[in-house]
Amino acid sequence: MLIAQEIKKQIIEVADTRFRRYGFGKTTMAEIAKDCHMSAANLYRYFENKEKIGIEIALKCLHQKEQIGEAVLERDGLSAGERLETFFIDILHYTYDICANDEHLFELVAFISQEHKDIVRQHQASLLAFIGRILEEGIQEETFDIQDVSSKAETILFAMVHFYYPPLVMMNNHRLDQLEHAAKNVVRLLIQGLAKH
Amino acid sequence: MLIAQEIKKQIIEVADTRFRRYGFGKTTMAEIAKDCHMSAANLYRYFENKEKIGIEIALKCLHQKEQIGEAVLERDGLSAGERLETFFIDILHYTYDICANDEHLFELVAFISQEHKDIVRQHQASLLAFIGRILEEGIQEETFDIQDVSSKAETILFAMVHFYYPPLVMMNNHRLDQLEHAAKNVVRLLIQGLAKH
DNA sequence: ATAATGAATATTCAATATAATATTCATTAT
DNA sequence: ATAATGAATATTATATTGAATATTCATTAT
Repeated sequence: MLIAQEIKKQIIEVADTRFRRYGFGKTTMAEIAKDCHMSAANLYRYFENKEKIGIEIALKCLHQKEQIGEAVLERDGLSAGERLETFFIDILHYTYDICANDEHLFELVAFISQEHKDIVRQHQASLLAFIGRILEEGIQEETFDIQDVSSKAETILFAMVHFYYPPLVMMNNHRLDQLEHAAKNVVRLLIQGLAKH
Repeated sequence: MLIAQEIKKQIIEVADTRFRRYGFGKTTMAEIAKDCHMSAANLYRYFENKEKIGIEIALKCLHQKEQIGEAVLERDGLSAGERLETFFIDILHYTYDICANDEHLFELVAFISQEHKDIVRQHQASLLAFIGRILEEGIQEETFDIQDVSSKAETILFAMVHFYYPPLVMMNNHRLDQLEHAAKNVVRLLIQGLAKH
């Protein structure tokens, strides 16, 4: 039935709004149900439990982050180096905004990430794939000198963790402009290291 | 009086042993006092409170880590690149060992780091200074091409955070050999980026 | 059969009481 | 004066309970 999918979507929508405003813990199933004009018991026909709703929302958030990255891949007129830099800067901005403005959402994603490592791995795999594609582009352009693309992508992700991993982005309450400056320095040094001479 | 310094040292020694075995929270001032053959009240003649004892131990630990780094600076027969790599590998090993074997000590240092950002800043400043010296060496050797040494040192520290910052070292229970491999890849890419062509 | 519910039960949370421990202080010993 | 203590007090952790909430289930409606 497609209608069931619609209802699931509505539940997520409603829960998302409440989670962001009041947090996961302070939102009750009864409240979500009321917003959907149904009983709390009926929610369980659509989600196994409250945490599963939280997971969906965290996934939605990570997916959005991936779309930010993906958008950079489709932008025209960038060299591979510029694309890599833009990729991380855009992701940094998105991550920072979420963490700074949606404290509750940040906590939810942090919690889910903690409990469900597979979700994090999946997300990282997406980012790795994007970086891989940018590196391939650099090889095509003959600006990058790379033997093993996926190994190099992994290396770059390790080096940039400070700028996409939420707890680190928020650590030491750096300002966004400071982080952006640091991120540019790191990514440019990496690009320099990738460059063909 | 020098004897007072001796007693302070003994208190730290005794507390260190208990903190490592039972943790900071589960160790009482009375126990520390008993190990020192004195009353709990008397401890306060040497330390303002329990947390100050914890700080001393955390500092000792960070200082030891700095000495690991410093030792690399004095080693003979290394190029600047090799020295930078060795520096981070040695620090990774030390960090990993502490975190993997001394769970309680790890928690103590993490807690103190959380509460006393100045201590972390101080520690990072030490690491930065070491990296700076290695970079200078590379400039002398004419293998590194660097304009602003302290800026580049900072950039390198950002990129290597995964391999010296305890919570990240321990994250995703990577094995030491995996971390070492990743650390080498990152540091070598950075060195490539610093290289003169 | 599918969707939904109210009531029953299980689990988690928050407030409180209680006990353990950190810290202070007045006093004693060196 | 300095070092140390035991007893008093303040603070923090632990256990206990009652209330709130998540989850299940038997029943009803479509």
